[in-house]
Amino acid sequence: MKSDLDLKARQMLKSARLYCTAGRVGVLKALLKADGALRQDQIAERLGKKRFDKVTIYRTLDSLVKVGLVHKAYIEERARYFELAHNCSETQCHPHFTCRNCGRTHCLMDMTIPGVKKRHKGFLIQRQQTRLEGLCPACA
Amino acid sequence: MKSDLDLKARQMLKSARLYCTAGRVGVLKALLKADGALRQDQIAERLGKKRFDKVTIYRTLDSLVKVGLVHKAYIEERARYFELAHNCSETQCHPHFTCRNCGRTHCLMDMTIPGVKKRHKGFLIQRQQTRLEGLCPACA
DNA sequence: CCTAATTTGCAACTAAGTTGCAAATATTTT
DNA sequence: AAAATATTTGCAACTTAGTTGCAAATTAGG
Repeated sequence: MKSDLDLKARQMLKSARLYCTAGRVGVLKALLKADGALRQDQIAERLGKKRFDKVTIYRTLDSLVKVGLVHKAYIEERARYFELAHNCSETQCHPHFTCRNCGRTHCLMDMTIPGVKKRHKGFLIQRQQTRLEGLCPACA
Repeated sequence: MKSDLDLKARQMLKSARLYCTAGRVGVLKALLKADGALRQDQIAERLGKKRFDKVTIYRTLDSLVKVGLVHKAYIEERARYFELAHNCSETQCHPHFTCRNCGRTHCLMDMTIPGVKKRHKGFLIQRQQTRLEGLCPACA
């Protein structure tokens, strides 16, 4: 049962020159299916019957981040969130929005953020991430 | 020995209607003196001889955040950083910059970030924070 | 299918932060 | 200024998230 998704994940790994293992394919598929950022435990949960150790999942995420397939999401919570690096340009990721009322966080994939200047007093700025706060549609 | 700083801290607490205790004054003074964001352990260290339990420091920071005197800094590290809410407008905090080479994080107090629009598909946006990545003056 | 390189799982560990509760300290009332 | 009330503090124990070292298992390449 090699789905489209499965093939896609394998291809992504291959072109990143990463060993193509069950764990990595699974993690990548989970992120491809998700419509937002996920924590390690959420990924583990979605892997369901094929259980992987949390260490494996963390290390897999590290590799995926290292080759740029995945990003750490910029969310101020205790645990780390990871998401696919799609909808992200070289210089900017999509913003995350956290509701002040219900506390839920959403990815605003289609919102464009004005880019900052590339230099500031000797700092060379290569990438920016934005976090937003306010009221979500349900709470506004 | 009530310094200027001491008085200032006490005044801030009073106007926020917080009990004015040695711990709170100390934490606030540490943040007033610091030129950037600090972690709990860094604050504890700066309190020196007047030792306070870490629980107290965490709880103090919570109260200060709750009344808006202090903000959590948006830094992607394991520990949380806190900083005074000055140089921050109602809608925006100063950005934090992390160097890809040396890993150090700096507060860019004087950099202005273009503000985003106030509404997006039902989301009411009240506040934004920006994280920057690139090379710092020392590493560029 | 053999070999070398890489990844995995396990168990034990660390770091950061939290909880409940009695004692201590601040503020308000009298 | 003392008593009454409200809030904060310290302690010990605990939780949660993530990390390390290492032997066994898996993958990729000839």
